[in-house]
Amino acid sequence: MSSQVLSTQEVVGVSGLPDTAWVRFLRAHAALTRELSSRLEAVHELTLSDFDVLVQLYYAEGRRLRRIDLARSVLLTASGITRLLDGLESSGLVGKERCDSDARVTYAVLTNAGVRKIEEARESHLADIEELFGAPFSTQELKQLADLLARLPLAHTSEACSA
Amino acid sequence: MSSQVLSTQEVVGVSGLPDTAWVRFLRAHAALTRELSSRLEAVHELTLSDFDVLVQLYYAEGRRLRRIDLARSVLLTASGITRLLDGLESSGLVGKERCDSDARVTYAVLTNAGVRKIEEARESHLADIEELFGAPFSTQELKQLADLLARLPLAHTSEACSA
DNA sequence: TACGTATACTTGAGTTCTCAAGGATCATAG
DNA sequence: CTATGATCCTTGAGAACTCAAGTATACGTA
Repeated sequence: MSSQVLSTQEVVGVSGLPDTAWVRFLRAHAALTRELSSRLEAVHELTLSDFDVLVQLYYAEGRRLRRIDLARSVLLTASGITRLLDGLESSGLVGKERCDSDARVTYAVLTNAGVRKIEEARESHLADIEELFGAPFSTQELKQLADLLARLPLAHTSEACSA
Repeated sequence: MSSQVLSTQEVVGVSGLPDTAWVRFLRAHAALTRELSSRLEAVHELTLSDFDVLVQLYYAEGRRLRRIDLARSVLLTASGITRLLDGLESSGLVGKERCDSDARVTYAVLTNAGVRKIEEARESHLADIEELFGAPFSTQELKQLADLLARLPLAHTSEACSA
C-alpha cells in the first residue's frame, strides 16, 4: 500500500494535473529520444535503434550475432529486426552470414564500413547522451539512477501459469 | 568529467556489452510500455497515448483543452494530436468545440462517454503501473526516482542562438 | 522413419507517430 | 486598411515499428 502511493497517487500541482514518477519517466523518454535521435539522424543518418544494434554487434564475439539474439537484446520483435537490418544491409553496414550447424539461423555481421560507422558515430552520440542525460546528475546520483532502473522488469512478470 | 563516467563509460560486464544508466532507461521504457499498452489495449481498447490525453482532459478546467496545449503537455506534435484525436472523436470519447475569441483554435472536450471511459480505465491501468513500475521500489526510492527524473530536460536546451 | 512441436526468419497489413507544406486566422506596424 | 509574420490546425507522404500468418529447419519420441 505504501509504495503504491507515489507511483499512482495524483501528486496534483497547481494545475490540477497528476505528475507521478511514471509520468515523468514517460515524458523524459519522449523528450530525450526525440532530441537524441534528431541529432543522430542529422549527423550520422542513424536511428537510435540503428545505433543500438550496431553497438550490440560491435561488442559481440566476431562482431556477429544471431538475428534473434539481437532482437532480444534490443527489445525488438523478430520482424522488427528483419526490417531494421534490411536498412543497415542496404547501407552496407552489416551483412548476412549463414550458420553451418543450424540452417534456420542467419547471423548479422558488422562490415568494415559498419565498424567505421559506429566508431565514428560513437563519440558525438555519447557526448549528446552525456549532455542531455548525464549532465543533470552527479556521479553518485547517476549510479543511484542506474541502480533503480535496473530493478524494473525487462519482460513480462507473471505468465499466468495457473498451477 | 566526473559525471560523464557513468552515463557513457562502458560498464562492461562479462558479456562485453555496455550497460549504462541510459541503456537501462531505454530498455526499461521499451519493456514497460510494451506490457502496459498491451494490457490497456486488451482491456479498454486504449493506447497509452489515448489514456494520457484523456487524463489531461479529465483534469483540465471544463474538461476541455486547446489542441495545441494538449500536444505540448503529452509531448506530441500538433499533427500527432490531430491524428490521435481523430480516433478518440470517432469513438465518441472526445468532441470538438470552437473558440469564440480565436477562430484558429479548437478545443478538445471530454464527452460523457469519455469521462466514463477514463474513470473505468483508470483503476486497472494504475494497478498495472503499480505492479510493473511501482512494486520494485520502496516509497522513499520512488520519491528519489521521481526527483531524479524531474531533472531531465523536457525540451531542447540550447537553441544555438549564437549571440 | 515419420509425426508433432518448437524455433528462426520473412512478409503483408495495419498502427502510430513524424516532418514538410499549406490554409486559415490573428496581431502588429506602417 | 493592408502587408508581414506568427500561431493553430490539417493533410500527404513516409518512417518505424507491431501482429498474424507462412516457410523452412531442427528436435524429440514412438
